[in-house]
Amino acid sequence: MTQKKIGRPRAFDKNEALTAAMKVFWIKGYDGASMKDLTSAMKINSPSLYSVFGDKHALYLASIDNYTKNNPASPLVIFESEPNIEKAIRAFMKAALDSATKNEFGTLGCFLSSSVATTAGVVDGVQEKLKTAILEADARLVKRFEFEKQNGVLASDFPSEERARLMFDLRQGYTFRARAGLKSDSMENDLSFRVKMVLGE
Amino acid sequence: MTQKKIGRPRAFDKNEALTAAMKVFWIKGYDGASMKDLTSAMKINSPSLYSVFGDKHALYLASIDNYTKNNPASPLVIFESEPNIEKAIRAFMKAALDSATKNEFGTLGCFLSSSVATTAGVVDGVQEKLKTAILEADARLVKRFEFEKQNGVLASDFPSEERARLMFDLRQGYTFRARAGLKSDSMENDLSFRVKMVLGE
DNA sequence: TAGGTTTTGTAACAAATGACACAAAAAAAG
DNA sequence: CTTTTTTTGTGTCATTTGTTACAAAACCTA
Repeated sequence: MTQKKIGRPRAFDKNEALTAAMKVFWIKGYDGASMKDLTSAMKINSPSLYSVFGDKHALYLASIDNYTKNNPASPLVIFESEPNIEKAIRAFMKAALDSATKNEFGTLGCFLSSSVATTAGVVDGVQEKLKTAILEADARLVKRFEFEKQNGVLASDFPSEERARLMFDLRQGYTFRARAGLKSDSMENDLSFRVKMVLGE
Repeated sequence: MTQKKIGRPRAFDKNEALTAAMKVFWIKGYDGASMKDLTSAMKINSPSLYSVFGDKHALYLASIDNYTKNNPASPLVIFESEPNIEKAIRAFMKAALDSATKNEFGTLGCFLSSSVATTAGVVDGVQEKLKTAILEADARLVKRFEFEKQNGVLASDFPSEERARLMFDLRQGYTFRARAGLKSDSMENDLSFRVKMVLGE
């Protein structure tokens, strides 16, 4: 499948470099991330960056796509992989909280809402990507709720869309608090009653 | 009270200039806002900016303070000025939504969570200001809830702190959606059931 | 009026920015 | 081997960045 290409082989992994770039953007923001920051984190020189990703702007958009599409540890994926709906909701919130407060490399909060959001009205293409990311998250939550309604787990009058947006929006609160460096104690404490809230109990 | 000072009088209003600077930071972010952006929006030259505000960094911190302390249209102030608790909660959410989606100058979302948050781990002093802003918002919401409990309007077992954080966090959802340029229709629709949710009904 | 004080606008500064030209290097193909 | 193709690293480019000297201007005091 991976056909051998002629010419000098690339000395770095494209996905690794892209993830490294995303972390820099996450921590410093688009304008705060200099080319030197990016190339040193990606462990490549700028000509390699330009030949593979285009320019700084294209690299930024690719980082956003990489975050939304290729993240197996995203709260959304965890939510979808847990069969029990109540546990799934809690797992979503817990994953959102954990990933926001992890701070292994300075990546506090959420890449999209804590960093990319700033550039929404300024950097070309960002606002559209944010829109679709949010609406797709809403849709995937709704889809699961509708599934549970069909199976009789949730009541037939369960307001899927309102509750999906609720879940998503609650995550933004966690994200902002984490970015501000607040301890996760109170957020951890709120988990249980928020899960019940989403379920309408 | 306003004593006449010797020397050439200042040709601009400090607060107006500060508000203009804040809008630039709000729209473009700290690193995205150049000195040229700032001085042209503030309608002053850079030497005036430096003599009055210090430097770009100090101006940024002053902008944050100005936003948190001198904003009579903030959802928090509106919440506190409405006597009826249910109307107050709704007014808070409505004000948060309106201010986030107004977009008169490109100032979508909320200055703190849509713009300042990006710089939390990078620009000195920002994270501390965010922490205190969040905790103070929580505290002011809690204070009101406790007041209503003493008056018998809210039940004595009303969980003020959880609901305060809930209100605040719901706002972050609105903020993020608005920054992404989403229409306010669905958010407007969610208002009513979210108010009931905060009240525990 | 003359002296003192503060602000203003012009201009300039060094440093950092994003981007790229170019030749050497490393592989496959003939 | 030679040729062809692609990537790598060094070095450099024109702009833009944040910041500041400096002298003229505008006010108060005496």
